[in-house]
Amino acid sequence: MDRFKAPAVISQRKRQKGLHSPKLSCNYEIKFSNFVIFIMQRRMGMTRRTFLMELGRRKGFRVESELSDSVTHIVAENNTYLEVLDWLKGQAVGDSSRFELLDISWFTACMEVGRPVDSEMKYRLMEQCQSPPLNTPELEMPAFIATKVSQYSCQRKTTLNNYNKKFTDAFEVMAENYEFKENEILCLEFLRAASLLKSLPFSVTRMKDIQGLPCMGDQVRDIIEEIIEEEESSRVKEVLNDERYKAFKQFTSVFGVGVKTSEKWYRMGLRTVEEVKADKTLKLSKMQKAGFLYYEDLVSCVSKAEADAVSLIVKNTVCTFLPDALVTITGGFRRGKNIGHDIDFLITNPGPREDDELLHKVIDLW
DNA sequence: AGGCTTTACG
DNA sequence: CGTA
DNA sequence: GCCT
Repeated sequence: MDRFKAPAVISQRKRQKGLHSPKLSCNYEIKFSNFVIFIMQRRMGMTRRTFLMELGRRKGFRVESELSDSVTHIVAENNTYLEVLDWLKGQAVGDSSRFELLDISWFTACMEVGRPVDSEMKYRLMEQCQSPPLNTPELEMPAFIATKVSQYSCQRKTTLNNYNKKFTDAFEVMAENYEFKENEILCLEFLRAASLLKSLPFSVTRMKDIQGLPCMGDQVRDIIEEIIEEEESSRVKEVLNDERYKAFKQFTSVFGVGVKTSEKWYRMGLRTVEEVKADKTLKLSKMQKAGFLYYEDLVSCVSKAEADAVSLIVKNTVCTFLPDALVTITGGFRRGKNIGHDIDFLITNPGPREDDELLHKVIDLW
């Protein structure tokens, strides 16, 4: 029942703020005519590129949409020197050495001060700095450069498939155990390792595969090594057999029960959900009562078909209050997943009118 | 040596 | 405090 | 504990 997340009701008026389109982008005065900038779209995306080009032009820079002969400066983001060269080979340009190859940080620095900053070394894309080790020619995993993986989850792609489940399951157990112990730092550490491995487009089979990746500390590497060799980790096994972990795992699986409540129950000597249910002296919150009442429903997964069915119901319900409202599935199902543990909706109401009571009204109707 | 997300709701 |  |  609580699996329907509606992040926000956003009015169309709000959304359109800042979206006024620059129709006459060529009408800006060019102040710096000795710079002709081209922004590479690779790994940047069209929306961001369009925004940056517009920004540059507004600040008096000559920014070309095409890689013409007049271009003097090429700006790239998240591309190594070699990758840019490689990309240039595929373009219809003769001598690519005539370009200044610069990182996006140069461009943004220029935007900040409103004039070209010297193409200092720190902005220039160079062979030495970014190229992968040349002495060990890697035949496997073509086009995957570990040093380019961001340490931040939000800067990585979300892949539909997890090629490293046996590792990520292990790390999630470790993270959970630290969460139960209220050690947020180590919890975070293992969650980061799990998240990073989930983002990889291949299965890790050798220690070499994680060379150079962020978030791969000693503890994490030890566990990966053990799993590669033994198919399981002794440390993880220990946790899975730990009495406290097992009890907390059960308790927190009830909606409305977190670490604090689990701690309380554990100290009281309780160890299983059944024991909690049997104890009639316990005062349960509204949420927890619902958690027990709908336990099986809440632990089971949602299929895509169910998500679509629910979507129709939500649409119909919302439309009885706001006929013009748009209801869109977002989250995992929008990304193409076939299974999930909740269903995310984005509800937008066109026009100036907002309806912050909408969700309450929709829920009350059920 | 500091940061590790932040905010709202019930 | 728990959920999202 | 890892990253900057």
